[in-house]
Amino acid sequence: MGKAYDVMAATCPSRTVLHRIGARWTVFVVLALGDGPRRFTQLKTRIEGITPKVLTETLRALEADGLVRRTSLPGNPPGVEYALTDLGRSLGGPMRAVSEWAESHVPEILAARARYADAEA
Amino acid sequence: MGKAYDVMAATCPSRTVLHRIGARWTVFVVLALGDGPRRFTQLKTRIEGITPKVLTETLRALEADGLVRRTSLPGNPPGVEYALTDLGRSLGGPMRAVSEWAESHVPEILAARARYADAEA
DNA sequence: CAGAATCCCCACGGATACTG
DNA sequence: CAGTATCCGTGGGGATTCTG
Repeated sequence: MGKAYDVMAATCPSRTVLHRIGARWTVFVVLALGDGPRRFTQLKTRIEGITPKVLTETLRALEADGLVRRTSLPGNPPGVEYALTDLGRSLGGPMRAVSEWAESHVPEILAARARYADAEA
Repeated sequence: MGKAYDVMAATCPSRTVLHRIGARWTVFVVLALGDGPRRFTQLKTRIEGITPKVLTETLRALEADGLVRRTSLPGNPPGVEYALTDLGRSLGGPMRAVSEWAESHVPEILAARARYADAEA
């Protein structure tokens, strides 16, 4: 028996999942929450370059998909805490693998790009 | 000593690498080439829903980054073969992990989306 | 602190048709 | 077979400002 879902199939729902995972900032948020719950501002500080709007949107999307849980902390000033759900935590492995691959192959890729640019110049 | 590259840093080159990896069709091409060299049309057939233009662009980008090697096969009709380089092959693991995660968590995510849609309706 | 509200834009990708 | 050539839209993402 074949697997239930196949990303190669045009209409497979797994494609919508892949699309969410592939969204520009998803990987950063999942990684940043990997060490435990974080507040909005902590995330914003940790993930350099992200704007509040985009961070909010990414968080909402991950919450909708059941990867992140949002908790309002009572008190003043108001606090909100974001944490990975079990499902979200299970994505941590693959996400770390991808980001570590990116970090550890920068030189080769920059070199390849330079070579390619030269070759067509 | 810290690591040389850090995706959390705004200007780190690893971000451009991550960006390329995250491009919509990269994962499909890398996976489709995982079992060995393939021709253009084979890829187009395997990856359902991809258009020739987008496939070409994706292939070119991966070639520029040194992940894919393009070989013209002499003869008529003309043939072209695409294959992963060693670098590209090393990305296969992470890519497979991500796609398998997507395929194996479809039900949970669809359920979460339904719950979320309900909750705000 | 944790966003909401606006405005904006272009590059990513899609559809279709054509060709060496 | 393996692409080009056009045209086009759209929504993801950015900058900025404001607020409970």
